[in-house]
Amino acid sequence: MPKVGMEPLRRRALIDATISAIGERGSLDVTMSEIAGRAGVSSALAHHYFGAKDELLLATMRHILAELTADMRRALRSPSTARQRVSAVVAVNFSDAQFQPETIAAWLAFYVEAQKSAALRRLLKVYARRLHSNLLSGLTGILPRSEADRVAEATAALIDGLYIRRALKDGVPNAVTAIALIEDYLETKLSRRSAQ
Amino acid sequence: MPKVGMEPLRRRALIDATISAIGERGSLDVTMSEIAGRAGVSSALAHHYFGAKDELLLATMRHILAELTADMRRALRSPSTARQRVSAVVAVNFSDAQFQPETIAAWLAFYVEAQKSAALRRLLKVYARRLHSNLLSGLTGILPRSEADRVAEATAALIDGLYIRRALKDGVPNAVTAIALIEDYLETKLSRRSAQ
DNA sequence: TTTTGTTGATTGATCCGTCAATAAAAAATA
DNA sequence: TATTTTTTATTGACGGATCAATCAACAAAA
Repeated sequence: MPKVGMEPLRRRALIDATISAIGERGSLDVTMSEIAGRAGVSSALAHHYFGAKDELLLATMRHILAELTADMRRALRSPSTARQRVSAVVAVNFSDAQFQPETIAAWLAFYVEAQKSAALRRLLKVYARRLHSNLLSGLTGILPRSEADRVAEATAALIDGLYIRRALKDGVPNAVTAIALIEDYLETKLSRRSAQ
Repeated sequence: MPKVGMEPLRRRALIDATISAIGERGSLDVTMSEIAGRAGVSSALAHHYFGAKDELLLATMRHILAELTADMRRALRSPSTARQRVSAVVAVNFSDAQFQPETIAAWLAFYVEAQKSAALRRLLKVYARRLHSNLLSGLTGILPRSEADRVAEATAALIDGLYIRRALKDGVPNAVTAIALIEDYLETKLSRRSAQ
C-alpha cells in the first residue's frame, strides 16, 4: 500500500535496523536482508534507497556521530567553569543515549571497518579531533598547553578503552563506574593546579 | 615434494600468514585461499591441518596470546620493586614485538569477533584477567587494595584505548609516547604514596 | 603397503546488487 | 470532471560472484 513521503521514514527505519542488527551480531557482518527484514521491508528497497551496503553502513555511522554531536552541543551549553566543561564532555560519552550495548558494539565494529574504508576512517577522525578539541577547550583553562594536550589524549584513550572493555562485558560494569574512573584521573591531574 | 615432519612448520607458517593477512586487510575478512597463498600452500592444506576457518583463527589468537604471555613472564623476572613491576607490565604491551601494526590490527579484529565467538571471548577474558592480576601484584605493594584495583582497571583501559587509537593511526604516534602517557598517569597516582 | 603431505576440482551455500513487474498516488491533460 | 501519464513505493526472482569445505587422486617417504 504505497503512500507518498515514505523515503525519510524508510531511511530512518533502515538505519535503526542497521544499528540493532550490528549490536546484536556484534559485527558489521550483517546481511542486507537481515537489516531490511528488521525494518519490515525487502532487501531490494534497502538497495533502492541506499544504493550499496557500504553507503548504508556509512549513513548509519554518520547518524550515530550526529547524535553524539548533538548531545555534546547540548551538554556544553550549561557548564560555566573550565573544569565543569571537561566533566561534561566526559559525561556525554557515557550518557544513557550513548553507552548502550548496541551503540558500543557498533562503535567497535566501525573502528575495525575503518581500516578498510577510507570514508569511514575520515568520519572517525573527525570525531576524534572534535573530542580532542572539546576536551582541550576546558583543559587549557587549567593546565599549560602541552600538558593539557597530554591529558586530553589520555582522557580520550580512557574513553575508548572503557568502551572496548564494556563491549566484552569485562572490566567496568556500568557508566557510573566508568565516569568515576575518568574523573578520578582528572582530579589527580587537575586538583593541585586549579584548586577548584 | 612431500617431506615428512611438515606439520609443525605448516601450522606455524599458516598462523604467521593469518596474522599478516589480517594485519594488512585490517579485519578478519580474509579468505582461506589468501592465507594459504601467503603461506605458500593450497587452501585445501590449510583445511587439512586446521579443519575449519574458525579453528585457524582461534589458533592464531592463541599464538598471539602465548607470545604476549612469554614476553610478560620474561619481563617480570628482572624488576625488584613493586613500582618497577608495574612499569614492566605496561612496557611489555608496547614492546617492539607487541606494538606492531599487524598485531594491533589483529587484536582489534579479534576483539570484535569475540562478540560472536564464545571460544574467542573466553581467550580474551583470560588475557584480561591475567593483565589485571599482573598489574595488581605490583600495585598492591603501593596502594590500598580498593584503590590498587581502580588504578589497575584504569591502566588496562588506557592500554586498550591506546591500542585502538594506534590502529586508526590517530593520536599517539609511537610506543614511547604511549608508555610515557601511562607512566605519567601512574606517577601522579603513585608518587605521593610510595615516594620512590 | 601404509602413512604423510599435497592439490585441483567441485559442491553447496550465501549474499550483493539488479531488473522487470505491480500498484497506488499525484500531476497533467482533455 | 474524467482520463491519461508520470512519479513514487515496493517486491520477487534471479544472475553472478565469492568462499568455505570436501574429496578423490597423486606422490614421496617409511
